[in-house]
Amino acid sequence: MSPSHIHVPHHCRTVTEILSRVGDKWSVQVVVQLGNGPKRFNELRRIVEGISQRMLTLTLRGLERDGLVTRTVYPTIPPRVDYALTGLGCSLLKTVRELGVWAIENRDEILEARRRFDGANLPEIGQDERRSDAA
Amino acid sequence: MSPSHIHVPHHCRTVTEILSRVGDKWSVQVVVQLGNGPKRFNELRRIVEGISQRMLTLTLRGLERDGLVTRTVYPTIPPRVDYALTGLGCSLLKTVRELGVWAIENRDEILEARRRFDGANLPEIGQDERRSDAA
DNA sequence: CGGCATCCGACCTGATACTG
DNA sequence: CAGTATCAGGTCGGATGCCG
Repeated sequence: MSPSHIHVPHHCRTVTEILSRVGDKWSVQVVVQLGNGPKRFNELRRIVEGISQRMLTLTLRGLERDGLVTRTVYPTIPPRVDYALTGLGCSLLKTVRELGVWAIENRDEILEARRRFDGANLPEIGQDERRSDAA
Repeated sequence: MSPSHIHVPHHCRTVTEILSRVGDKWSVQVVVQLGNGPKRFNELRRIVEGISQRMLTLTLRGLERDGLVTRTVYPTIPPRVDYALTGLGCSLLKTVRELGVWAIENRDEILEARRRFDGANLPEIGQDERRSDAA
């Protein structure tokens, strides 16, 4: 097996593709929640809260498509649909958590770097150009 | 440090924010390339190739802002600017590589899941509204 | 309750042209 | 070489309304 430090263009696309899913605004949050056990649609909607019905649907579809999540329909009335992580989803969750730990551990350093950068580069611009800052 | 399996809303935002950067189409690729050593602007442009000049600029700015990359200007003629990973950038690279490994290892499973899903859900598209929508 | 379709605005991106 | 400014197009995401 090839070591991870050599650059393989073929793999590059694969990785980028997966990273897109991970970087997706909601996918990871949903996966994390499902890590605590299966959830129903509106249950997820409440927990993630901030996600719209549309986005939750699309996100779940995407995750299901990639084999990360299973969708179980109970043809009752009212209908009930459970979503749960697959083995693949679980393994992704584990890996992503590493990244989460990294993020939390380095949060302060990043925030400080940001403050420093903003202060040094745009000290006299009244307009706010921040894109990724949470309000 | 709190275990990663308890959900802390505060951390949630932090993680999401970082994940956005990681999921960013170019950030990771640039970081990976810089992992092989400092690079000049157009050097990066050539290696990543596919990235536009604008996006490379924006990506590098973002990475610099987050303290992941350093930018060194040599006031020569013609100008020369080197970009390099910081310690923070290196540690991120290490963590992201884990994800890369995961992606490569599970690529086949994901692709197959996708094929299965697509085959099961959209077996007969294409004959819908063939009204030559060449707007 | 769970889900899809539509509309529509905000944002992201790439191409182009210009500067130091 | 490195970078900024501008503009047009595409995508993303939310709000709304309807269906099973």
